[in-house]
Parts: sequence; structure tokens; C-alpha cells
Amino acid sequence: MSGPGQGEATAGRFFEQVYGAVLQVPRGRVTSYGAISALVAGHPGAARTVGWALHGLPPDRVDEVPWWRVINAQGRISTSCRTHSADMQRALLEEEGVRFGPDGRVDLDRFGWTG
DNA sequence: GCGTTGACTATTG
DNA sequence: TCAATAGCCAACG
Repeated sequence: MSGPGQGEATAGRFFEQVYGAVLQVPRGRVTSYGAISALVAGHPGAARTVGWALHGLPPDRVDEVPWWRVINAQGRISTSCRTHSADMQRALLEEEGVRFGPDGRVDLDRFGWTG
């Protein structure tokens, strides 16, 4: 189609790179949006765009990309999605072995992954 | 091409 | 710990 890339280029290559970075996160570990942005293009300031990419994650990718392993730098879940609420994300992480504190926080010093 | 939006991050109070 | 503010980047309309 008109322009570089084909088909999926409609969503921007940045989105695809974000999904690829999330796929690199090992099971039982979590990472922050800023870390993903740094792994994608070296732009640590694009953390907001990363969150937006996952927010716009198509249903076809949701079953493929472990979006639940991506949380904020505070070790907390910031999801606002209805289909994927914070409670659901927490359950998925606990199932993978990630432990949460009494405040619902994750110890990034222990479970945090930065590639 | 410009303005708005958003699952962010860091700093200050 | 919580609330508010500033800075940042990319996609959408």
C-alpha cells in the first residue's frame, strides 16, 4: 500500500516494535513502559506511546503479546481497560510466580526485567 | 499539518 | 503515601 511496509504499517511500525519487545519479556518477570520504549527505538520518553500501543492492542495480538507483564515504573498496574482490568492482570502475574505487596505493588528490584 | 489524547516518568509540595 | 505539575513521544481526527 501507499508507503513503506505493508498491511500492518497502518498501525505504525512503532506499535509492532512494542509488541516485539513485550514478547521478549520472560515469564515470571515484569517490566515498565519506559523500559519497553528504550528497547524499541532508544526513546525512553515514548513510554506514553507504549501504553497507548498496548491499549490499542488488537484482539488478535492480545492472545499473542503478554501485555500483562508490562506495568508502570512504580511497580503498579495502571490498566484502564475493561476487558483486561487490573485485577485480571494481577491474577495473571501471580499465576506466573510474580508476588505482590500488601499495597498491590511488585518489587521491580526482584521481578523487574530490562532486557 | 495542527491540536488532542494517552495502560508514562520524574519532580515538587 | 497521595496529589498536582511539567516533559516527553507517537498516533488519531
